[in-house]
Amino acid sequence: MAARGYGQYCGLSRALELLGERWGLLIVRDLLSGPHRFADLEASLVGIPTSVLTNRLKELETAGLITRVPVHTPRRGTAYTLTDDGLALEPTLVELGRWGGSRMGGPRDGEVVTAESLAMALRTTFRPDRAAGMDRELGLVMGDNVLTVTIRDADFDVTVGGAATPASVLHATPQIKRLIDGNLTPEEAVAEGVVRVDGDPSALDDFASVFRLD
Amino acid sequence: MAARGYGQYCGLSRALELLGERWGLLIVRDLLSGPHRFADLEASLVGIPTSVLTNRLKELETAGLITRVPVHTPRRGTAYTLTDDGLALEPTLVELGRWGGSRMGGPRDGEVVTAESLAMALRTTFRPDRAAGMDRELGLVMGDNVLTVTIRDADFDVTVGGAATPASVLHATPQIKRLIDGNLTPEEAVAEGVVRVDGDPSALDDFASVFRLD
DNA sequence: CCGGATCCTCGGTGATACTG
DNA sequence: CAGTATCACCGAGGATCCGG
Repeated sequence: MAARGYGQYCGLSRALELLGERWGLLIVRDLLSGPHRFADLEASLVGIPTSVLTNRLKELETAGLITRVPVHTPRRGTAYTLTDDGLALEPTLVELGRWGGSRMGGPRDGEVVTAESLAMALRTTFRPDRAAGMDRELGLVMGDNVLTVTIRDADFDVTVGGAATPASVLHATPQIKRLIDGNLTPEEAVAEGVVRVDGDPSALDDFASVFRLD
Repeated sequence: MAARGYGQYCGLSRALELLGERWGLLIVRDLLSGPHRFADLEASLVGIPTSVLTNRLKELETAGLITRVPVHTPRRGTAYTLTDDGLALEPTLVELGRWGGSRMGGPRDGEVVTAESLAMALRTTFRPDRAAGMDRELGLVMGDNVLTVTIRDADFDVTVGGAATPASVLHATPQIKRLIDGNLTPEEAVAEGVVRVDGDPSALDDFASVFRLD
């Protein structure tokens, strides 16, 4: 059950033994946006075999990174959530995601965007300095994915699923990466159909200012 | 040859596709201390099959993270070194190593310490603020591993192999982690035989001050 | 239907031997 | 020294089945 080790007394080796196996870090990424059920993870991690998901969850639980918690809505069952140790991985994942994102071109054939990967993209590109003094809630819709983004004074939060209905909603395509990369102005993004704004148009300007790859 | 993908348009997924396979990140870690030959890596990554090392090196080269460079000393041949893209992974590796190191107890049975893992431990625990204004070169010896550590005004550098012979040399055991963790004072470390100082005794105090897990 | 368990195939890894 | 070749084995991928 335990992952094969590297035989080295080294923090990096130990970390990789715990979560270096396939799908491991993506499970942690998904759980960064709150508790998920088995079925949620299966749907979000497109193509993961259920046996692998079962094994990873067990390993991560044994390693003390996640715990099982009972949930009641919309239906009673169990969910998985990060412990403090697991949550402590967020800065590392954000760093790694930023590294990959900055070297990533357009979507490859057949690649999908999940709500969790979108949330991750926001975390990797958030600019606290530009969000100073800002107070805004906006929705972000891409395909079936609905996120609620709350920006409040140099800090921000993403929740998956559109329970709340913000005053302004951005409908976007994956091409929005060009906006975040700085290769497209908000006006151009709207003109090219990359983004459509429902509500206050200044929401897009704020978004483009706060989420920017450097 | 190319690693299997995750099918997600996400920076983290892309990063894991490039270096999420077994041994990949440890190869990058080793190259953080400068160019390495095939035989160097084989010796440092204890237990890696040569076929796997060959494949990883090819993949990393294809991904643009490493390049082959000719070397002439001590013998002519080829070595592998990080490109700028590969070097850009250093902060991420340091973060991940710190996460693992802070949750790592004592050495497990059969675990070894390599010069590269030791250098990594120093990178993950270096405290720039405490090194402000400091100017010191010291040797660090653990078993067969010899490092030269240069601390200079809030910055530091590690080189593997003891070409230079610093005025002060620390001979340590893996138990030195207790000193770095703050669970041992320099005096106790010497008393318990965890560290022996050759040369200026204040070198150990500076070391303990500058390399400290928080 | 949710949350897995079981079975089978296939490709990557581990280990060793061998070669330019 | 720097890999290549070979092979056993285990874990991932994929589908199906099962208990609550």
